[in-house]
Amino acid sequence: MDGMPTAKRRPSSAKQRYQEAVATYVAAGGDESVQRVITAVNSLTRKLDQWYARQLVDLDLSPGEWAVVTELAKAEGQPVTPSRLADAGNVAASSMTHRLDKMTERGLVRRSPDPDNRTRVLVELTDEGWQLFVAAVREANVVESDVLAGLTKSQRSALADLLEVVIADLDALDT
Amino acid sequence: MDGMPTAKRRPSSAKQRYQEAVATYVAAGGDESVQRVITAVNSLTRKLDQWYARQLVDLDLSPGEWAVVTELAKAEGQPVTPSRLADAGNVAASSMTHRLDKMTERGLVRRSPDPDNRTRVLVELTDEGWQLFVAAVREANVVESDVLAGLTKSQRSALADLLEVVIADLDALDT
DNA sequence: TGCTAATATTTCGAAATCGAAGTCTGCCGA
DNA sequence: TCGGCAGACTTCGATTTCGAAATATTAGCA
Repeated sequence: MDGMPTAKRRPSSAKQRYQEAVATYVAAGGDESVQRVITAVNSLTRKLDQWYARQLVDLDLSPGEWAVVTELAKAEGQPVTPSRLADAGNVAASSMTHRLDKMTERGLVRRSPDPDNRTRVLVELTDEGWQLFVAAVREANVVESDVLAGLTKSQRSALADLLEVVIADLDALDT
Repeated sequence: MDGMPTAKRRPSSAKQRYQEAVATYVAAGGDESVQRVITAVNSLTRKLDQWYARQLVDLDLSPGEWAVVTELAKAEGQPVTPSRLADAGNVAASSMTHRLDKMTERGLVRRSPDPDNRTRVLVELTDEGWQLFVAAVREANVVESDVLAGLTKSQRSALADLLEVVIADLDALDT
């Protein structure tokens, strides 16, 4: 370092910021092979979230509302309970009540009592909700493709394979 | 499919839910090699966020406050402006003002006017803030190591390498 | 059956967040 | 130098979220 004053570095690029982050975590006691992966995943997610947010304003949807739509879409038409939606969206049950109120008003989802269990409520996507989902996925896919443009097909495949190994272990850790 | 009624599947495992999610996005018009990666990253992040939230309650810290602490830690003692913190945390500048008020009260950060530019404010971590950061990283690293336990050292390295390629391209897409 | 504990949702008040002004300072061209 | 414009932060009112309490129903058990 010599007597040189610490350079006023401009941490402009994402890659640079990422590397500094890893170095910081490692210096604080984190394991390097762990921090490289975790930090990279977090960086990527943050950027993706920014882009999703931009696209969602076009659809006049909040990220939370989008989470509800995707969860219902994944259920393939099978109705889902509010508590499951709250869980999937990492959000308090009471917040979900409010969200569903608004989304119902707007005609994106439909609430109905569960005939088999009167403590439960079933939520499902309306036709309008489905249309919105399909349109949004198509748009998002454009951005997401750009994000992965730097990888060849086989690299994407390798990346997905590795991530899938991690995901397969995820449940076991919840205890 | 045969006339068999759709099985009432219990999408219990994370891997199963992941696969259904990918299938749903592909059916809606997404590209498969893209959706495998993006969905996996999102799944992983959601789980990580859940665990972080749990650890943070022990420290009596909100996820947002933690984001401030990490950003200041990454700056290695160099003060950072509130607007940069807001940007890094994907949050409105006005929200950051409120957060910093609280964190200052609590003694985690320190605000001071920038001597070179009186429109700016400089924020830095106090000693207490640093201690909290180091302690939290050590704890988080335990969980994160568990998450990646299913990968060998070289697999982790390969995973990190691939993610770094993606990150390197991130800035170019911001236009 | 009757009683208690557990579960699912909603209601309610407090706290966090947002976006739109508002205030102050620095920058730049006339 | 002056005037206006742009940038940084804060203030303010409205919206969203949270956690705890309230309500209603089911499940388990004596």
